[in-house]
Amino acid sequence: MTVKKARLKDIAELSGVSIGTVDRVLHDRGEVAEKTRDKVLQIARELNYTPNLMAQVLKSKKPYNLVSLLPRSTEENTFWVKHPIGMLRAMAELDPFPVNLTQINFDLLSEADFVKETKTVLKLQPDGVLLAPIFQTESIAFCSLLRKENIPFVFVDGYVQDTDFLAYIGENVFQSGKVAGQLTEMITPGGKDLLLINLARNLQNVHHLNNRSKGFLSFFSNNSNKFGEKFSLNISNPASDNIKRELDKIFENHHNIGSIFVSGSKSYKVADYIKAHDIRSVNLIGYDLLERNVAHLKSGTISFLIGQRPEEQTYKGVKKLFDFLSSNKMPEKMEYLPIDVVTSENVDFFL
Amino acid sequence: MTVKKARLKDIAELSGVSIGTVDRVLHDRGEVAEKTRDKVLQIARELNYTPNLMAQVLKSKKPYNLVSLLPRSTEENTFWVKHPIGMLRAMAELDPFPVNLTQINFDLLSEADFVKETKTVLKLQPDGVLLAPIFQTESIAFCSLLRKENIPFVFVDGYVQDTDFLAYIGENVFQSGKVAGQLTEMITPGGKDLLLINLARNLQNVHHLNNRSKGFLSFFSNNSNKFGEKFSLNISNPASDNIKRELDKIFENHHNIGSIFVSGSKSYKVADYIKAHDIRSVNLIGYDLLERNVAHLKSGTISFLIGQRPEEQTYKGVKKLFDFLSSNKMPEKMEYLPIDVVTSENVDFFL
DNA sequence: CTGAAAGCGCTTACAG
DNA sequence: CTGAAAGCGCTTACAG
Repeated sequence: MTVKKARLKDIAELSGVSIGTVDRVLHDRGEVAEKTRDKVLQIARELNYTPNLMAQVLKSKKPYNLVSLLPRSTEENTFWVKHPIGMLRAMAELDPFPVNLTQINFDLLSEADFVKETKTVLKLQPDGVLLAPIFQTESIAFCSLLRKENIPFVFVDGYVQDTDFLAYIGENVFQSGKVAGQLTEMITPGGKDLLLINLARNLQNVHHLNNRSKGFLSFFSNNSNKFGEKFSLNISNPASDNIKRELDKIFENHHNIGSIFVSGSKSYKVADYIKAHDIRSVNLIGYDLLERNVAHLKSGTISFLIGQRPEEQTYKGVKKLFDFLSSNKMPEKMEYLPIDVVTSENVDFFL
Repeated sequence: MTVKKARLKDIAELSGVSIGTVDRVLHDRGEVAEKTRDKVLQIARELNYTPNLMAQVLKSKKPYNLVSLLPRSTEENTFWVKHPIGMLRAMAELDPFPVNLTQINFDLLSEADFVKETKTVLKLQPDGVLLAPIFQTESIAFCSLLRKENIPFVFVDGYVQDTDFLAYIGENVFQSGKVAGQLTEMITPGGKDLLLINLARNLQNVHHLNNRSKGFLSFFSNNSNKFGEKFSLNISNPASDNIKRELDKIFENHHNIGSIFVSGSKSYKVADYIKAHDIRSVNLIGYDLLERNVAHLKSGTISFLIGQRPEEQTYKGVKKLFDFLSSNKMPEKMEYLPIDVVTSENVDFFL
């Protein structure tokens, strides 16, 4: 038994007023006698009234203008290629609705460019913003401007505390590191050494990677007896020859390494080295389904990649902004996406 | 620079006819002079006309009636609890559109009940059907009736070949078994034995489980030298005391088992045994995030669970049916969902 | 073969 | 403080 959806007209008839008045009550546009107001509200509630979105949208001409501010994908860093795809998918689903999306990109390696592009965003007078707060200080400044303009914003990839963001969609970074730790533990023979590599040119990212590393190490705090040495290596210059130099040093001094964990998305660079030197006894665990990582995963040089669903982050980000704008309901603030464990056998379903 | 969306009115003006005529052309409702027709079509193409979904939906009163036919979730088999949730999520998203969903359930262990409920479904005169074709023969019969009535249908959980289904959303069963094989290989010390358990009361399911088992074993066809014996055990009576009897026999005769793979969703039953007998040296790999499986995963008795996203299967199924009905565009026929690798550390994000 | 008009449910500007 | 009317873009039944 289905109850037919109530319309303004139904409420109007039962309250003995016109639909114009009903609408004024429901939208708090004032100018209504208190007594009328109460009656209308009561009947609306009784009929379980919700507006017909179709009619509402058809009527309203003004579209929502969304703007995204994300790093540009480059040859050097292809991690960001997936993000636009998720946004386009969301926009395709929202096609019947009046929404626009303008994509603004910035140089992942330049704070100045980020700041410049935040100004571009503000000039567009957006109704909602989706951003990756790569640069902490600059992001805080930008977010306080957004707040002042009363523009809701959603974080992906990472979040900055104390910025009044509408929502964050992405990885639980610490826990993700812990998953990496667990996988490492599972596939590393006892007694072997573990090597943790932080590989990032951009110091701003270190905060992020640090948390992953902490999560990784935290996994071993209980059963630390199973392994030999656990040591870390920070490489700030990701040029291949530099990596070779650093790893040469490591392998000269350590002959018992069982597994290497690379905390960022550039594990393929370590894999290149491992493969070139035909080091077969070492397991490699890394992050993100970049083409070059996947190639190493398939060839067996990398054992596990952990995925953080970049496409889904932006897809959900756009949807949340739209839902908030059109319904005014607060979404769940922290939406941690599943931490995907990817091997050569299931990787194809994630691409 | 955005081009404004063309309306019937625009086409009408440019063609020098009324919007009624334009509509007749666009909907092939005949009764239009060929010359008029051509002109209208050409201009519609030039303007890149697509109808305004909002207005279309607002106008049309007739809703789509979808019907789902899935097994009832029982205490004995809680796998099916997630499926309704996915459908409700899809319906919530489709709320602004005129769609209804009627959920019909059948007894997973009874062909007769399935047949009975297929009749219920047909009586509802659905515009689209979502079903889990658990019973092969009966499903084929039902599908040919649907086809005769020209009712599109979507499979989840499994599919039956040669039935003209609109789409299948679910696992690639063979490949999923292969993933299980790979994980097993990764965490099992060399030289150890592998035990494969098929645990299913319902013989109809064996086809499904057989494919997983084949996939599992196929993974070892190349590097079969790493392990000792590989042997299988089929248990058709899943009562705990029977499982105990069967496993007692196994463990009496085999003292070198490194890992056990359970091909169905009842790995918790094997885990109960392992835990009760405090067998610490054995890794357990199983399927599906049932509460009781997850408990064993968290306590460490189960190493990996493989997830097949039951909720997403039905979510996407409902969406595909609606999209097909409202746009008439054929969806991708085989949609294999990612094969999730789940451990105690990432399981919470999947629940 | 074609056009004019009503109406889906809502919002808004206007009249009183 | 309230009502009547126009209009968003489309579809449909009717008149000619």
